[in-house]
Amino acid sequence: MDNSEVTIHDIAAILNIDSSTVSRALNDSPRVAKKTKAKILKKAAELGYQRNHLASNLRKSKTFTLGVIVPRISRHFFSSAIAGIEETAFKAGYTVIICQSLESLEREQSIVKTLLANRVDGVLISISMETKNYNHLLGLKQRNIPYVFFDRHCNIKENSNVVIDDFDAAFKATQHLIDQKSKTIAHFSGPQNLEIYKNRFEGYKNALKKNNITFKEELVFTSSLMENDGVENVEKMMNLPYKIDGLFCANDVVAIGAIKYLKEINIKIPKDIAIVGFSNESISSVIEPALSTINQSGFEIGETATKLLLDKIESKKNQQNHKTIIVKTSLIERKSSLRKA
Amino acid sequence: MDNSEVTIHDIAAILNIDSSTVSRALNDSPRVAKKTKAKILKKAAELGYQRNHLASNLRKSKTFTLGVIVPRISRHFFSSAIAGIEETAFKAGYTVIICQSLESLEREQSIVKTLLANRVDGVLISISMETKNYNHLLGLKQRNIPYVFFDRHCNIKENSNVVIDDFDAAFKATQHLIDQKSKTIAHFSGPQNLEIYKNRFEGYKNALKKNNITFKEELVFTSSLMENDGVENVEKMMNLPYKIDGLFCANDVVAIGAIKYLKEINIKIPKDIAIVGFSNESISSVIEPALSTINQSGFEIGETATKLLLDKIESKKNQQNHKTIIVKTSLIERKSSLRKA
DNA sequence: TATTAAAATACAATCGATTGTATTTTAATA
DNA sequence: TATTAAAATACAATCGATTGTATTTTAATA
Repeated sequence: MDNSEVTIHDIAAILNIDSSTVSRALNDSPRVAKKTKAKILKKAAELGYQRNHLASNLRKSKTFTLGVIVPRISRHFFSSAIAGIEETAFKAGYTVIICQSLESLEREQSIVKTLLANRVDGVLISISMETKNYNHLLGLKQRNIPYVFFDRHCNIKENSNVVIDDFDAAFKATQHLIDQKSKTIAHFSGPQNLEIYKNRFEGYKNALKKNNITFKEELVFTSSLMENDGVENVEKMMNLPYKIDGLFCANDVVAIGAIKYLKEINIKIPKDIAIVGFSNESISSVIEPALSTINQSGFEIGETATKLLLDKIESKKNQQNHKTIIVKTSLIERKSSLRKA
Repeated sequence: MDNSEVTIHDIAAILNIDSSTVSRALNDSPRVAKKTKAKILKKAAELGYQRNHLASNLRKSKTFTLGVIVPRISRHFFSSAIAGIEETAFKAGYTVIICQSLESLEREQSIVKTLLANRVDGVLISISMETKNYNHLLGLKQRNIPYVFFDRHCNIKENSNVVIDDFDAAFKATQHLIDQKSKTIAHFSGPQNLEIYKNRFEGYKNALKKNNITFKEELVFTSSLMENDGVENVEKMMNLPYKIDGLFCANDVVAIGAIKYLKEINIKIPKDIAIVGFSNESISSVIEPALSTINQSGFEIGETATKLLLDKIESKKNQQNHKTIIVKTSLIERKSSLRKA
């Protein structure tokens, strides 16, 4: 079996036609007569021609590659987002380079450099918990490489973002706790350099306000939101001179840690403390009691962010079209917060 | 700011040297004098030169792209494997195209075609539950594109695989149940076209045999191993005229389904039935009682499979070097199976 | 039928790096 | 110093597709 691939030159030679015409025909250019086009397409199919993307991309000086930076692939939310990104990119003829920052700013910086060296056509990024300045992203701006934030965005103006309405979701979660007769509601928050955690915090505060519940600074515990932080937060929380009967957590993982520890020290959920998490990780439906949480579709966010990025790449003219798209969320009510019936 | 990239020709022009010499210097060829090499490297660094991979790859007629086919990205095991694959590939200068078969043979077939069209240099594959024939992989063989199976391999001779010792792991799991005083042990198995499930089944049978426990066909329930299958299997199982006191599941998901249902119908775990799962998904440590399971490092498997594939790609000479690498597993003993103390 | 415009096709350069071969330079030897 | 071999460098073609410009063919009009 001959290993050499079919090129436009092979087709051109067989049909006694110039390769430029073959190229134009395969790209459906109006400059080629319909008859010729048909002849070329038929022969191409017959020979099993497949465009060599390397050559094509070299000529067009595009790589058709997107860079993706996420904190951690194995988080359910991010793996779903990646599924959405991959699928959308692939359909549009793009390949994706996936990188994990592992929540480290240093790694994130070096990843950006590598992506630049790989001349990606665009970047999708969900920033790490450590990321407090954005100088490492200036390289992208200078080289005019479009990028879109998804989920964990940042507060630079004139950026494109695909996010959920964290404020609204947190408001809904807190309101739900209040509806379930919680009077004193604590909040486990994340790093305040991340907009998402700030907004969730604000949503929580606002829901309290709307319901005439006094906000108390002492009821807010900020951490990296790992499982163990849940345990530590609960320890501190139980030492406060309040009878806490509601808890809104900025993610599911910290909520799981809290639930496990609360059960150990014999606090009843939701009777004593009703709990709502955030993200709908798969563990949330397994823990007992099942964790009420905010459902955010990683797939949809990844898909939307990729479409937005491809838009920016393919219409480089109006580079100024910054846009923020908000993907809907919903509250999933499970046993951890349902007191009625 | 000038957007045009630095090429070897720019360096060549500045130094009044031919571009071929620059190319050889940058590739550390012995044909270039040390002094010249130093001069070129210095200037390249100064100008911020970065090789254009498209051009380089076109000339070498390699894409430096690997195709990866997994059943589902969002499964914890596979997202870990992908993390290992990405990292290893990236270090070696390769990009990865990730595709999900979603357990469908049809999708798997079409993915293989697309990967061929993208001229990947190699393929990593973990086959779908539906995959019973391997004709779609012949295209790879014909075009001499190396591929490596990982985790879910198949029984074609002369393939390269990176797998765990399913037989041994299943044996350990079953032996553990026996050690915990289980006398009548059921098994929830997966599609028998997949070697991994066959081998887990065999390991189970063998452990029974070694312990002089009669194997009973009726105690084996084969399904797609989804959560709901766990429920259905348990229903059937409870109707049998045996007092089942042990259960070995071929994956964690089906085990979780079983546990949830058993709790509903008031069977005590592990007192009445001790349970061991397989894969150590993150949900396993969250369910109550926590699920004993076999730990298999997705990351390590992905990493090993990628190294093996890169070996094959880079030494195309001896294409016949088929190899099977076995990655170690361990039994994690949790509450779902521990009866003593 | 001759002329002209429009449509179709061919020519040739190009994207940036690589590599076999030819030529020049340097070092070694007579 | 002249000769020769070895080392270093230059030349030129190539990977496969794209694209601006030039040329040829076809169709439309006088």
